[in-house]
Amino acid sequence: MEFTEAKQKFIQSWGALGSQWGINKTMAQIHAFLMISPESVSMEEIMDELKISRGNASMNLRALIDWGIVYKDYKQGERREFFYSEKDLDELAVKIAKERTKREIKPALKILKEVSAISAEKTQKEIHFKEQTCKLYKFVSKADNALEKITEYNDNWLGKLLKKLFR
Amino acid sequence: MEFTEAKQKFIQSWGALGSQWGINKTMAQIHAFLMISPESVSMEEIMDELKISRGNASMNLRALIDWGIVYKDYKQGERREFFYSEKDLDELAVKIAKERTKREIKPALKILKEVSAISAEKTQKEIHFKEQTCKLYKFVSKADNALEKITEYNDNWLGKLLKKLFR
DNA sequence: TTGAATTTTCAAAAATAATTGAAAGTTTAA
DNA sequence: TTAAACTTTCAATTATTTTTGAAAATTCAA
Repeated sequence: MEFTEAKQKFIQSWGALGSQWGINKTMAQIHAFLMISPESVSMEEIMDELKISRGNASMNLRALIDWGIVYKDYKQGERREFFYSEKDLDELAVKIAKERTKREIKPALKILKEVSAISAEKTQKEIHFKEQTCKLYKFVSKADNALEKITEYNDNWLGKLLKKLFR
Repeated sequence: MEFTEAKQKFIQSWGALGSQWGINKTMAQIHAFLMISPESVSMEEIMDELKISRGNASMNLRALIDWGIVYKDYKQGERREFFYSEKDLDELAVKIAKERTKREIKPALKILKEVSAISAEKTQKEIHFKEQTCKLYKFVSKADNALEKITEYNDNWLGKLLKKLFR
């Protein structure tokens, strides 16, 4: 395979993968493009490369910045903004994990805490509901703790995790 | 909060959560409903509870069965099929992890292996592309291994993981 | 200040995904 | 067999999400 083809394939596949993960395709593609760009790139260049509109580029770049995985770069004597991505994969994964925790796990815990608090006196259905939601609450809390602990390692967390797992 | 309200809230929230995860809302809601049902339930009952069509119920139940987290139950003297969910959370998480690995991580690894194999001789761009995709390949492989190791524990993997993390 | 360069916003359009419902298919009791 | 009970399929519809593009906003050099 030759460079241009490989680049296309990488960007397209990353976009498709993103969709499966509930991340919009363009956002994932922009991220993929920035990941393989050695220099920071202008919005214009992103629009050209991915054949997307200015509005689309602007909105998805902002989303990536909100996630904390893309940064703005101001170049000497250039009015335009340039963008570059977090390239350290440990750091990238930690940021994504933290953001997803904030957006998904914490709200889920809140709901589970609320609904599992009902007083289940009467029916089998009520008792089972309380049981299951309590279990879920405990399970998700544990998972949340585990994630927090892992991302605390910060430097080379995946390597450290593997070591722990294999001994 | 009272039972019916809590039940609604749980099912609705689980559905919304599912959407964020690239899982269709109805599929997540059916799963939520089955999780809190002490007995296996008929398609009819699911349609009633969630106010969805027969086709929708049928298709999403099949998807849940394909994921290996919902089972069919054949009751003595009943022609209809009944459904129940995997209620053991360790088991549930392992099945989801394995399925997502198969559907997402493995294909990603395949792509990364392919595109990182280009011979990057000339430009800075090519060299950086190869570097980044190789790093990604290694990283995702490691993560895949870690997941596999963890899910191998099978019984109480989350508890075991936490112990390892905290010592 | 002004105005050209650049980015952001957002209503409308386009694309994608989910849902319905009725017809076709399957199963089983009689 | 038959036919009633039940499930699946899928084309058409509906809902949701994404994308566009032009107007509004912002920034900054002159």
